[in-house]
Amino acid sequence: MSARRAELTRAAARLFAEKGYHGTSIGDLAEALGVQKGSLYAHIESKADLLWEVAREGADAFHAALDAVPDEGPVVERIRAALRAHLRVVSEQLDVATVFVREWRYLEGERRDAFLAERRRYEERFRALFREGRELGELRTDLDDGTAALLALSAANWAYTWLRAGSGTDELADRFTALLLDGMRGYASR
Amino acid sequence: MSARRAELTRAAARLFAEKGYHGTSIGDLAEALGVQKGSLYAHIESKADLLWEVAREGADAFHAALDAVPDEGPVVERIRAALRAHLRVVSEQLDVATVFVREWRYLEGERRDAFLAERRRYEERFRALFREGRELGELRTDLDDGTAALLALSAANWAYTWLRAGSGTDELADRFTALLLDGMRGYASR
DNA sequence: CCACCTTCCGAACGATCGTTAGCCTCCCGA
DNA sequence: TCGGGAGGCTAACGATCGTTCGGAAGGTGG
Repeated sequence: MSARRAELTRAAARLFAEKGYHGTSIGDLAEALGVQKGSLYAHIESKADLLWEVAREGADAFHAALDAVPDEGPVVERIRAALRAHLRVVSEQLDVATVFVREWRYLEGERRDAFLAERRRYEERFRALFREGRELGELRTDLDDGTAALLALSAANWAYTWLRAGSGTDELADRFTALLLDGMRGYASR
Repeated sequence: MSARRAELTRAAARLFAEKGYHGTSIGDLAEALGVQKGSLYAHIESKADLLWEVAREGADAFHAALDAVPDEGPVVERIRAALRAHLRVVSEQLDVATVFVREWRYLEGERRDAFLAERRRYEERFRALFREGRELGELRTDLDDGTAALLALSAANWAYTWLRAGSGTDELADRFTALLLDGMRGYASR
């Protein structure tokens, strides 16, 4: 892929995140590259191609981040690492993450199906951590692991709305992890 | 407001939630009412009016739900009630809630500003619960209440993506509350 | 030096967009 | 009984949409 084409994809990620897919015109993208709108078709076949590419880039980034989480060792540490990994992708590739979380639904046809499968797989990998934690007794044995994973994933998926780069992302992930593990109830009332 | 106008607002909420604001045309709305698109302008002045109305309806619903939460009594119970209230709005008015959470950002000008103020006020009311809980010692005194509120609000705000009506919404809210309060860690490893 | 490939331009395409206009019909209250 | 508002129609508006096309510049490899 040429350098120019990569520039176009980056501009698409930024504008789709900022104004939404349907709120971004081919003219907007051309203007971002300082070019006439017809010229973009030297690089793409359609606007939908760009959405597909950015969405896939997001899926790759999140899966790659999870790949770096060890699949052995204390589950509690792996959950912490998974949350760190997810939030790091959000903070370092905010535009791509935003498209991955919010704009993917404007994909159509088999691309939409393929994306949804990847997204479900990602969430399943997350969910597996909590299930394993319960089964191994590292999390409470009466844990509703589906609800637990949903809570953690909600925090992760919502992060694109407030997380900004450079503000102690790892520490924030650790604060979430600590809350999820130990709760907020006072010692006195336990 | 006439019955027909209310129908239009309902159709707008449904279509904006389903296809997005920019993905919904005036023609789509007219078709939903079984009418020519020009006829809609007997009821509205512009498409943006409909987005504004649905967004405001959402803000009203969420604030009204929080109003029913008592402002005295055990903080833990009030947090449970607030989560129940929020999820109940999501499950009973999913379309409106979706616009409130996701589509509001296509508002423009002072309407956008006014909405954002309402949204921040809502989140502040939520946040206050956790702060009070810490101050009164009902939650742990070393609690990072900002992060705690963020975690709870993330779960609440993300709910529109998966919550569907009629499946024990209150019980789900209670499971979230229990997890947030007591955490997931095993008794053995505590 | 020539052939080719990439990249862009300028102009135009048909389609669709949100909105306006003039006119008609029906119903309800005075 | 009559006036008027509510609600709908058809037709059209200018704007903007995504996309196509023929051609031209510029650099690169043979």
